[in-house]
Amino acid sequence: MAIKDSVTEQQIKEAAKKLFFKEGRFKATTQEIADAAGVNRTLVNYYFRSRDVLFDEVLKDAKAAMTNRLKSSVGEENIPFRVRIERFVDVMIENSFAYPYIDVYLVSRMNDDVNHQNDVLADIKKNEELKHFLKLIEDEMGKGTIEKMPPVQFLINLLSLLTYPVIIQPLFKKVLHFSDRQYQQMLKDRKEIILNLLLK
Amino acid sequence: MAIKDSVTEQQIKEAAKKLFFKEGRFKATTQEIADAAGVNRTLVNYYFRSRDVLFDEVLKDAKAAMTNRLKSSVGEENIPFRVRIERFVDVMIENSFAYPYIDVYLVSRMNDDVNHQNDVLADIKKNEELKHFLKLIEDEMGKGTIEKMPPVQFLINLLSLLTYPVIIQPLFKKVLHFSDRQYQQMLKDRKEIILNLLLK
DNA sequence: ATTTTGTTTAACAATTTTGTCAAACAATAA
DNA sequence: TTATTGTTTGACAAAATTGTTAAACAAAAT
Repeated sequence: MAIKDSVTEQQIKEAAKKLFFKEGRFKATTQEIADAAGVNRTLVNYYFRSRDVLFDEVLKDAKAAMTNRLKSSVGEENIPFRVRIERFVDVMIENSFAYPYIDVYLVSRMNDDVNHQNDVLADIKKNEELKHFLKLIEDEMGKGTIEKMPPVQFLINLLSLLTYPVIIQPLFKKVLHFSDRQYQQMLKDRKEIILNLLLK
Repeated sequence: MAIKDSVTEQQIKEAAKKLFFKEGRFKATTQEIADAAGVNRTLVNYYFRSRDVLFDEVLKDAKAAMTNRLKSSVGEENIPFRVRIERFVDVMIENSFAYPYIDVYLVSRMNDDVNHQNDVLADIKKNEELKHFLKLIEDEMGKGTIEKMPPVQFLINLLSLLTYPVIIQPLFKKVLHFSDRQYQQMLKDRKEIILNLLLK
């Protein structure tokens, strides 16, 4: 088990995470990552054999962090559906401020190389919690609290309304002439709008 | 004025469009594009000075095609709001089957190189029609047909619900164990769901 | 003090990718 | 037929990027 996890290694990871997920610089070279981390380029190879390994480690980290945040807030068993959704929305919004480009990165990376069957998705597939969540949605439809539709569609609606505006941020900011601050405020305002739309 | 637009030039454009927007292979090299078009690689340079020029021309084409489709279906002046939205949804869904990755491509490309202020957005900004559309939305809120909120939020809701499931397709297909066919059907089913959600 | 271990650096090699150029080729016009 | 024009090709050069290696260095252990 790794005891230290050298500070340099962490610096590189952080720099990469920032470039990829926060700034959307998917083409960033090892040199750029090293510069951002303030270290010699070859250290990227020293700590992570190759550029691709760094990619995947950084992605794994971000996903793990996200999963933890979700578990600790939405994971409890006996909370009302509405509260559960509210917490989910909170975590997602919070997360998307930190790493707005993580979904785009994921999708981009999946298609990077058709042959190289990358394990970007490795653990996601065996998602027991997903099934549970879908079941909760179905139950709630039975109660009549939310519109009847295939539970998957409800989930997709929720994620769409939350994530798309974050992904498309740079585009919309220009088109709508919004400043960073204005856009962020607009995203925050969406919480109530989304809840109203889906739960009312 | 260009009379011919050589068949080879078109083949290259088509191949690039397919790779970028249909398959999401943003890293595709000139060699790969040439292979897909079935032509010699140097022809890419012959017809389009550089790779980047090809990128931007192809993007311009796709945007123009989309704009035309929208104008011809949503552009009329005196049609009921509901019909307008229905048509908009139809065009967007249709378009997203043809080029699912166009939005991701746009955003990726915007962040490709921070310095190089690319004109990917050139014409989008001066969007008179956007303002008009927002005005129509506002009027409709006055009538009480749709929920009151900042018109921009309504637009974002609409685009989110339409576009996100397309963008995230490769991810969701794996997570939900959906086949291509199943996913496409699910996307089609969304039309009614979206209209219900936003207009009811 | 000196081994040993782990970290950092610079130089290098290998690879990949792009772009240029001149020659070959084909189609059409003179 | 012979020019002329436009198209295609292969060879080459240049640039960018990645990954390896050996040597320098620093810290800790013996």
